[in-house]
Amino acid sequence: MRKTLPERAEALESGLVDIGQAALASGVSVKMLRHYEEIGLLRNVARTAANYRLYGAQQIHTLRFIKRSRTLGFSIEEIRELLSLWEDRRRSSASVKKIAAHHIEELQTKIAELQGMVNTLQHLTHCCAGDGRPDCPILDDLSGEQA
Amino acid sequence: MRKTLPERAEALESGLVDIGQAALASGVSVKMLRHYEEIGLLRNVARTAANYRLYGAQQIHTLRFIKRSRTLGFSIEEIRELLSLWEDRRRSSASVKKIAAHHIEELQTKIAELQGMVNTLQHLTHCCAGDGRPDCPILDDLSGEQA
DNA sequence: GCTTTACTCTCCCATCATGGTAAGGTCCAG
DNA sequence: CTGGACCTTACCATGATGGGAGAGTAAAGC
Repeated sequence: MRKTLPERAEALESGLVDIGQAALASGVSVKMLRHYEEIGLLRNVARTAANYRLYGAQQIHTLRFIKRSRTLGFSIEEIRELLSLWEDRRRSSASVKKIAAHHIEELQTKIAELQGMVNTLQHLTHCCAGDGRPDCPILDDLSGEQA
Repeated sequence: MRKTLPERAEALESGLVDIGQAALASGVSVKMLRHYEEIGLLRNVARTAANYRLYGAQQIHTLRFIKRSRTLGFSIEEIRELLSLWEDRRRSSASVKKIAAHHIEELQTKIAELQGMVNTLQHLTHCCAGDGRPDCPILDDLSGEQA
């Protein structure tokens, strides 16, 4: 156990936490923390003398923003735009809304595509006896036979 | 123009076509034709003396099966199973139906996930003025502020 | 016959977001 | 001082697909 209370308290006092604590606090994995830094999504990550990463409160906040955005399905590039708008006090809400609206459209397109697959498959499975015999409308459809 | 009619007719007589023709006939790209062969999804691809691939009518049929399966969202591994069932005259339709039913479940899970994102985003964009002002409920949500 | 064009071959790299592993360094409790 | 939990970088893998380079081949037109 390395998580001694005094040590953690000291870290909190200085306002900086290591990558493991940042992962816990943000819900982003350690692996992804390094990745986001590498691709420039999270900048100005401090280092200890031993080259350990150190994260401040604002960076944890940014990481939660990223995490929440990923949960809503935004791509990294979209998040990059959202972050720069978030940091820009002179932004217009219209520009944010535009990104969100576009994302909604993409999601709905994807949903329609998947739903089309489901509809076809449900029809086919409905027609399939699902017993021990080999006759199968599903395979007939896949093989292009007009059953 | 290389597609001379006599030449194509000759190819059809021999029952073998080159990779470009196979791609056209199956709807699978040339790139994917090579890939499917490499991963063992399509076997016994013949070659000319000059090492060109040659596809027979049965292989084109198999490729259409694969194409159709991909269109319905089956993974390569699922298609591998479907193909072996297709080729097995002693199969039970139940085993095919099982694969399809499982796939439907996965699709529906994915749809529910995406629909959840859409619902949240639609609520947020509905609350967002989308004008020139910086105030934005979308960013407020992403940054974890309880607006 | 030679040139041009269209096709084919293999091999390697990129996507997207994420995880795994290996080999080594650091920090702290016991 | 040792053990173990943690950190570092570097590389590889996923799944299905596409892109491109460099070289060879087939056929049409001159």
